[in-house]
Amino acid sequence: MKNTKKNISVRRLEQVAKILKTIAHPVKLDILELLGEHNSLSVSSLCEMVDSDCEISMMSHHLAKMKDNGILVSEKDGKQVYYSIADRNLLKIFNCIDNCNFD
Amino acid sequence: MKNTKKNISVRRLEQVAKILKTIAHPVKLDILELLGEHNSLSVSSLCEMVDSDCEISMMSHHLAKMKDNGILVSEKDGKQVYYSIADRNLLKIFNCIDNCNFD
DNA sequence: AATACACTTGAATAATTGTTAAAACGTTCT
DNA sequence: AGAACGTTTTAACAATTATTCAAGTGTATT
Repeated sequence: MKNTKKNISVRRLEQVAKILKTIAHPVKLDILELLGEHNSLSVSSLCEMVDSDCEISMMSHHLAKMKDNGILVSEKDGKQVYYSIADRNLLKIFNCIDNCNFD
Repeated sequence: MKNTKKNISVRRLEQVAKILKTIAHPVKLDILELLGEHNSLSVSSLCEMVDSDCEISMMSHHLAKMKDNGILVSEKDGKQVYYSIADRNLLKIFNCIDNCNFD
């Protein structure tokens, strides 16, 4: 019956949705790709490297949201804050989507 | 230089973001999982099978959006409309996320 | 042709996200 | 202590997305 697994399943779907929602933004995806290549980057480096204009405040917002949702971790070193990917398995999502042919 | 690959890259990031945005919703993910198991389902069957209350109009909106974005295809058979997944490689996204450990 | 059924559409509203700019915070350097 | 730098936070506003409900379409049944 539906009721038995309802709560577990709905919760999982909500968690997956939350993760996808968090990264479903061009700049956030760009950040993930850059961190995929460079392991750990400061806020201002990311700002320079990202493929679109992004003010430092906006970058900080993006990073904070991804950190809040467990996708990134950060470490402070002097004046800079370095961000990196919490679980690099997430990067497979790019292959996964690149393998799909839509319209 | 940034400028050379800017347009290609930004476009790709936007496409990926669009796909993720389209499916980043618990009911839409549920629909995808059900269509992963059953290949093709009518709107009202999906409504009954989905793990949360979803009126038929809402279901139709969900399906239309996913179809508009190339994620689903549909086929009419008499009074019913059957939906299925355009490219089942997309289903790998579930494994991809299940393999990640976020707090 | 009238009814019922399966689904879609549209419009109105609620809810969530994205963006911007200014102020605040903590660290280093002088 | 004061200035400069890198980052975060806040609050206000714009933009997008989700939800609901009523009306509309097309197909079958009588």
